[in-house]
Amino acid sequence: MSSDRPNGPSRRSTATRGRGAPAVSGQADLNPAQRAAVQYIDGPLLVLAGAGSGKTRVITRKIAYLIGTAGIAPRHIVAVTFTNKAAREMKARVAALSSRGGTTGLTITTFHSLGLEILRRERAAAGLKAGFSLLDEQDSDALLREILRHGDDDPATADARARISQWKNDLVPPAVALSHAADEREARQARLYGEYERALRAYNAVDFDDLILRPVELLRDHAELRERWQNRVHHLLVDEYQDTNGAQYELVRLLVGVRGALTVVGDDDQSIYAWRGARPENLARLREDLPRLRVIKLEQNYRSSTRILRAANALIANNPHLFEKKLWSELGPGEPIRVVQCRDEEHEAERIVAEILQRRYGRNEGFGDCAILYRGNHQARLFEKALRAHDIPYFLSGGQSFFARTEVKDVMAYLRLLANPDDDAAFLRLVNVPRREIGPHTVEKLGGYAGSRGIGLLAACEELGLSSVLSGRPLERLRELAHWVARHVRIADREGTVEAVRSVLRDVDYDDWLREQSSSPKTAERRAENVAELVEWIARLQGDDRDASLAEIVQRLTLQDVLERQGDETGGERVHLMTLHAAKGLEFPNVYLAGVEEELLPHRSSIEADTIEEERRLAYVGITRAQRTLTLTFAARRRRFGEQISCEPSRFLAELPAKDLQWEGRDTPGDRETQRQRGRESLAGLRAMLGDDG
DNA sequence: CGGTTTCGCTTTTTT
DNA sequence: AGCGAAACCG
Repeated sequence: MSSDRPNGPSRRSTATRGRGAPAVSGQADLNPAQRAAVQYIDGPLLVLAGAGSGKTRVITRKIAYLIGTAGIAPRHIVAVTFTNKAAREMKARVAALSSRGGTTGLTITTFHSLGLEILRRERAAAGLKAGFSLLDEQDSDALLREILRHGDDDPATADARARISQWKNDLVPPAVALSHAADEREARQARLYGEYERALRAYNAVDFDDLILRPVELLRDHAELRERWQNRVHHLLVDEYQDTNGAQYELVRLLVGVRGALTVVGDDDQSIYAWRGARPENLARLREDLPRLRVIKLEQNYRSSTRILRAANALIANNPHLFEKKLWSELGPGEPIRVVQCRDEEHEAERIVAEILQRRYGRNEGFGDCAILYRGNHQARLFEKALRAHDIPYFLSGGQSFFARTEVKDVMAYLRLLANPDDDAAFLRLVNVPRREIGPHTVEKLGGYAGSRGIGLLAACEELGLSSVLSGRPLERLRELAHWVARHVRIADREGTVEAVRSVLRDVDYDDWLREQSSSPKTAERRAENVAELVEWIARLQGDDRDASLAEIVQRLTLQDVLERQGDETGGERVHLMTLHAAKGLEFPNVYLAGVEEELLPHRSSIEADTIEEERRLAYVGITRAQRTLTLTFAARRRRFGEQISCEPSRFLAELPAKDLQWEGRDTPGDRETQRQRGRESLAGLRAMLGDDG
């Protein structure tokens, strides 16, 4: 997403983006295509927006136009993005464009948050009880493993979750999946799918995919409900439309209805999520489903120099296209694109980092103007190490999410169980965390009893009949646990979520458990910090919305509605480290694209699966992030799974225009020494500057 | 039942 | 190499 500035070259780094231009009443600062896209509100519109062509700008300006000029009430406008970050950014930019208070009621959210909102409001129709749990991917994984343990034992179901997710994204229910199964393996997966769905319902829980799937079912099957929502949405705007999957397409269609007031913005060349169900052909499908569809192309790029753009165009020309478009720019040729061969992955990291130092102290550019992009998260390690060695501040995005951490999951499980007594998945997680002397045997018995009575595990703990299968100490322990949970539910009701969490943590002495579990005091401390951070977030959420129930808070946390790491505001003067996927929508003056090798980019698995085109788009996304300089690096050898392998430069390098490339570093020792020397000098400079003598 | 060891899998990407 | 889960031992 480029900033909302008048069209033209930008010297500003991403760190200072978002300040935005002052509100403009006319549309004089838009180019003709952009203006047309903003002002066309008479029917469905598809905006094909090339990289850096100002697509977010068009959406935000259009929202302002819909409110200000077309006179549509903000509460009838819904804008949908894929990431919370994009939604946040869009909100901020719309707010900057509109007069104060003029956007009250406006909805700008993600697909998943919108789905959750619908589910919450239509809970009864969806057959969900209050406080229903939202399972993240790990939770559903654990649930599947649990089902497998009890049912048939088949390790062939390893990728069952992915398959189930696919089915859900395609709106295929278990029965249909089973009847269409191609082979026994798939049939097994389909049966597992059925059991999984039954478990979810029994647990009063939904997973991420359900946040789209279930609203679609609701809107499809209940006319009254559908009308109500269609009446609410007078104009729907969808960003990154090429990333929608089958279910999301259907959700959009159902919300828009016959009115057809829809603006979608997308770029088939930036479709990089096919692996998780995205259907770029949804762009083309719109034309069939909405005959009145108008198509507007945004082809002027305001981001990159022409060399960079030429390389991007040349690369992507090797892909088939749904829509033809050619990006152009007026920014001048700029510097050549450099291709740097490195000895190995360490050398690659060193060279890039040395160069960043050179930029910072040789040319006085900011660290924040530099980004290192790569295919897989594991590649970040080396760069982190090199950056740390030189005391360069960096910002790492992606990697293990905050909510994937054990300690955070533990606390979340407690909260889920408090909100939803049927959440057996949560119960199983915390039943012995910390140790309560309730072992697998006891849990097994409890599960059997609960199953036979058709109730949840927690409820079973309190039933008198349980004494028929359990007795003595184990029974005692289960009863204690149930009473303890009930007490905390009361605390949550009376004193709020935050107090309940604090009480839970105090009661179980969670810090002590962490100390006991962690290998070193240091990691224990880190984990305790994470827990503290979570509590802070909960406190903040409750502060924002006094009425928010425990369940709502937990749901929002699971959606990562908040948090999302230190985020943009920490940006500052830091080198940005991220995957190509995470880089989509961002821009940086200087981009280093690392590991441009066969088996890495394109990735090995994509070569095997013959999905090179998506890899090419990924490379395209990487290249088009660059504003002024672009450096592609690859290593001659690299360590994979511990063993050394030799690497070949990526085929994509051969697809770039040779005249725009400048090859470097057929590694001579002198070169290497020079780089090191430069690095040392720059490091000395940095230290002097900071007055740091450590 | 709880702690330790060993094994095996990972590294594609994530709302 | 590094991490989590099963397997094994006390």
